[in-house]
Amino acid sequence: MKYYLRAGLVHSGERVGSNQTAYDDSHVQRVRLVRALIETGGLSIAATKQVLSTLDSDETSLAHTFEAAQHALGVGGASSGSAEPGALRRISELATAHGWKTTVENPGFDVAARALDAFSTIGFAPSDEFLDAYASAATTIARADLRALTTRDRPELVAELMVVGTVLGDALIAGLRRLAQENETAELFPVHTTIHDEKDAK
Amino acid sequence: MKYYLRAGLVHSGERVGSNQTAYDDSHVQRVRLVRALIETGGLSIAATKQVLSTLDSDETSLAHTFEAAQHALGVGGASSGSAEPGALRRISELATAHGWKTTVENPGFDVAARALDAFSTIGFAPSDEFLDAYASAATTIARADLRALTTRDRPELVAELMVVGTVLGDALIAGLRRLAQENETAELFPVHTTIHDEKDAK
DNA sequence: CACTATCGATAGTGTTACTATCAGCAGGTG
DNA sequence: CACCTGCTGATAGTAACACTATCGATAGTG
Repeated sequence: MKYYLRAGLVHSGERVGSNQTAYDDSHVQRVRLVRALIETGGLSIAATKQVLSTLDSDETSLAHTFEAAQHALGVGGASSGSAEPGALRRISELATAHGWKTTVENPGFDVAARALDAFSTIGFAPSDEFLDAYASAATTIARADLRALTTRDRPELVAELMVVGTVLGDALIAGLRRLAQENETAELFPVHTTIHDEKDAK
Repeated sequence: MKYYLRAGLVHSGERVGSNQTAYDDSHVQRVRLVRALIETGGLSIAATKQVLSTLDSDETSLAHTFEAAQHALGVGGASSGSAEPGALRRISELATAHGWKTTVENPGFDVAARALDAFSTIGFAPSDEFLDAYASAATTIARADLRALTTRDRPELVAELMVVGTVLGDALIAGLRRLAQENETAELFPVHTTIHDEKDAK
């Protein structure tokens, strides 16, 4: 907690005397936000600081906050360098095919292209149908994200939800994908290890 | 490289003399796989080792490999402990509503429930529509995943693709989601910061 | 006027992912 | 056949990250 204060993730409270500092609800809320980003979103302290700085800025335009938040998040996960041009182009074409209006600075390009690169290096070339399905899913999710944002009850917290939603939504879809995968697997390959109790205990 | 050997991520090559070791294509492939998991997937060494051990096991059933891979991956991102029972129940209901046949051991439950928890702690209660959209998207993705798996040209590499696909697919959907978000934002809030060049340089 | 409690600041700790260094030895070179 | 190169496995060291513990100063409490 004092660590977060020091790191600049939480604004310092109001001094009450030279050794007392007052904290209010905004501090509690902020710490919760920080912990959500770090623990569930898996962000580093540095990335969290970046993200929060956009929240704290007076620029409240939705588009601008989105852009800043994505930049702060984008580079976080991967290492250094950029994705291959070929992969980037393929993602670009995919975006165009889905009618997405995007800017080249969007770190999503790099994140997606890196993933594509990684698929290639291990010898799997994703088909167009595969990528299309992913892109359709992304559209569905993004629409839900924006709907959640615009129907927010407390307008002053929209920026906060946007930032957190970007991070936590990744975790949410990852979890749900795991569940859906299990279901699809079960549907394609009806259980054949159910009756035999090969492993009785572990 | 020697580090990965030491860590047990790569099988040691055939000794040729007491100071020479021969490596072949399988080693190259393995290293590529390891780097894809670590760099793009963001896995830790320990998690990667877990994942690879399932690949190396002789159990080749699709369902079993999926389960093992998901377990190895599931706990990786988040910290310790479990999600709140309420959030877990909500995810459970969501899965039921979407007709998913799943097992409670699926770490996806915990991952999704944690994300839900995090949304709650920052004061945002996801609506049913929001979760439904995410679940639908998850279904779309999972179907594409399984299709890619079953139409694989080299059957002996299905397990590998499954494991890597679980990890890299997360990154792919995260990137595409960012792109789709930007597009949705642009559609909802047509540009109004284009003409004014408020910030000429930085 | 001792005691306690909190403050900001600094130093230390444990983990993770590498990187550098080291001795040992087979094979080629002069 | 001494010598050097280059590779081996093994160990020690490093750098970043996220905390955690401790410290002296100080201010309110009994």
